[in-house]
Amino acid sequence: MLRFGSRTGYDIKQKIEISTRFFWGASYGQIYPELKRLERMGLVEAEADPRGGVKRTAYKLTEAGESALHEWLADPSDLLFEMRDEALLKIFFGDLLTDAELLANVRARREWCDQVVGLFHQIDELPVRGWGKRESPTEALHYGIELIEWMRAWYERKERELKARARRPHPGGTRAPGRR
Amino acid sequence: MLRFGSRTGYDIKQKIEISTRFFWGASYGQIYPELKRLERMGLVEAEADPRGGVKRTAYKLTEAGESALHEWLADPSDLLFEMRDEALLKIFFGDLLTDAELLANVRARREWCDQVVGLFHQIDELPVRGWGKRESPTEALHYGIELIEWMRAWYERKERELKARARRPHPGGTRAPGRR
DNA sequence: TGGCTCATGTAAGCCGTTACATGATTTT
DNA sequence: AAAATCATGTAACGGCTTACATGAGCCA
Repeated sequence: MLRFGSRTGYDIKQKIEISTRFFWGASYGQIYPELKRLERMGLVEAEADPRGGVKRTAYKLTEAGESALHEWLADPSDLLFEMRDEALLKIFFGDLLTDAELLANVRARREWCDQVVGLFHQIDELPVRGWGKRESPTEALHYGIELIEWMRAWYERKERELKARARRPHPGGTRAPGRR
Repeated sequence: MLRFGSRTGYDIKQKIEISTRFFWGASYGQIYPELKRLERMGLVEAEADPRGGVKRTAYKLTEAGESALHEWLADPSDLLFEMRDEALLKIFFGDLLTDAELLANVRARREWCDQVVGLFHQIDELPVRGWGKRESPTEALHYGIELIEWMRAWYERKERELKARARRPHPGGTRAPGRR
């Protein structure tokens, strides 16, 4: 983020919130200590940059920081991928629910998708996002939009199936609540 | 997992590995202490169930455990969704890479998708997965297959774009490594 | 006999969040 | 005058992984 024009810890956080947050988040409790750690490692330089009476610290990458960043970026091995999806987990155990209960979960996730897609489109239309002419952040954003739209479609189809089943119920279609 | 027929901590772990692992994993270091905690809370019952000379503990849900499970499953509020995707993160910062470096990341993720889809299909074809006639685990699996196939298609398209750009390079298409 | 699977567990540590604390500057 | 934003930081805690330790039973 420093390389993309951020200067302070606060600034980094704001940028994350409108960009990588969806697939790589960070909190102040992580950012500020990490900046100090990077400084100790000689990868960033801190400069006092008071704003009026408020002390403020502006950071920038050192030569060593640039190299370390590039080395990491250019390494295609062991690209971490992690996911925790509670809606999917509840679908996995869906046989223990009635159709109505399952539908509530499916609908909730579909509505969440609507909100997220809306948010992403808003971000996409922000006149200035702070990366200048760079293309790659926009591509990542579009990946996000398309992914959530895919998810939304999946959940919407599921919603329709469950509603259809509710209108013409069949044996075993609705189960008793979680008792054996 | 206990409700779906698992009995021991070990068994739970095996089931997770062929099912929820992709969107909700767990390690032994989490499972065994958690089983003890649930026992203290009265949500599961432990029974000594030695296998030959090996001591083994079989667990099952109590009435209170059944209720707690159902209560959690039927609650559609605050469905957690989290993701960490390092490939996407590197694409986000892709403007700092040459096309060749970026391509290596894209290809690596696409190949990872191939492997995961392959694994999921193998799981899908396992004669017995241990849930009897339950439908919901299979649906979650198919969600996973379709999601990864979507991802794969996205990365493949990106791969083709980068290769095409390499064959007829244009100004600005390839940048110098991470120096300002 | 050796290797794999079944089986249980703990300790150390990492990564990260939440909540709290503080206060100036800018906007309404 | 109040509210929002800019700005920095810490402490406590939660959740989870990795590595380690142990050992019996089963199969080739």
